[in-house]
Amino acid sequence: MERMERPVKAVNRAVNDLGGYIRAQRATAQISLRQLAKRAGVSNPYLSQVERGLRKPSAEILQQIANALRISAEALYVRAGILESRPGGPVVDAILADTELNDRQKQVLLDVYTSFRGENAASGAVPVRDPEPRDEPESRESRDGTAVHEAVRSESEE
Amino acid sequence: MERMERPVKAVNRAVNDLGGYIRAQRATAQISLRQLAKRAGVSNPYLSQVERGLRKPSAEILQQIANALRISAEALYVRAGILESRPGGPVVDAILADTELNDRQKQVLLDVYTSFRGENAASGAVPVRDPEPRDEPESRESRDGTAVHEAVRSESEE
DNA sequence: CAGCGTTGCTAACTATTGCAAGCACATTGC
DNA sequence: GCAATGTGCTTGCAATAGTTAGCAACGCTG
Repeated sequence: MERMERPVKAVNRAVNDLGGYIRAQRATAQISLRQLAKRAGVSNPYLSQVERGLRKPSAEILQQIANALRISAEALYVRAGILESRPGGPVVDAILADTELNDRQKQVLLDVYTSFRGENAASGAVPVRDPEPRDEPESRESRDGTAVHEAVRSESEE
Repeated sequence: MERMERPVKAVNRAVNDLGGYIRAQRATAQISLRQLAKRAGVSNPYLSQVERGLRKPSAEILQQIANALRISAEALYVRAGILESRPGGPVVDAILADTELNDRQKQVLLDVYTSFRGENAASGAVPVRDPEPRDEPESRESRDGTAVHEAVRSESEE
């Protein structure tokens, strides 16, 4: 049933592989393309095209797909090129942008954060992963986090 | 030159008024619709339609407009319904999602962050705002923050 | 085996985005 | 006054997103 795919639109086959990512998440969830399409409220042929990189879905469609897959829409946005991660990382940026903190507090938080990060790098220890509040298996979540970081680096190089 | 606008698509006239926001930002920047369109790399009739809520621009167009206005694309995404703010806030979410921190470190950071926020709330002091790295006047930035929160609530009710 | 259901995909179609050509009006300088 | 230029908008159209109808292949069951 699996057909050989021709090389179509190499751009969509780059590191930032939205379609491949959606397909992988769907496989992990062990649901068919039609089931996902139904849950997401999109047509199954269209989802097929998206997965194969033949179409570029809107943010609205990405949101629907993300919801159906129980993953963050941001993960899809980043791969679709709608969102970029920031060079300082999400935590640094969020702290700097918080209008309810003064400069001193921001600096303290950043220092603590940086020392924690340095602590982990020095020990080489794999941090204990906490279960995410979402109803997702841990394996899927950690893959998501890792993939986001990889996508960030490849985009910075562009 | 200002013509009376008919009530068009009341949905686009809601709290989440993307077009009105773009027009306001443009007015603040004191540039004409054509100048902004040129800077953004979009057609001026289309920008006109976007401002009047007649069209729903893609994320790509929003990004171009944001860049031309020297504002964050996220600000436009939120108003376009592409992004939502999170209930825990960006800092809490970023910390929880950081795969390079272990549970203990996350908890410590969250405790510090929470105590800082409580500290400010108890004293009622207006935290000293650090100048945003962007070239935006403070008045505009605070207005943006307020509007984001309002937009979130209206979307939750849907 | 035949029948049925599921699967992912093709092709034609509809809906919408975004653009080009052009309009009416306002402003500026001679 | 006039011509030149600037302004925001209208209209028609091309391109693309997204859907519908249907196909071929596969797996399961009696």
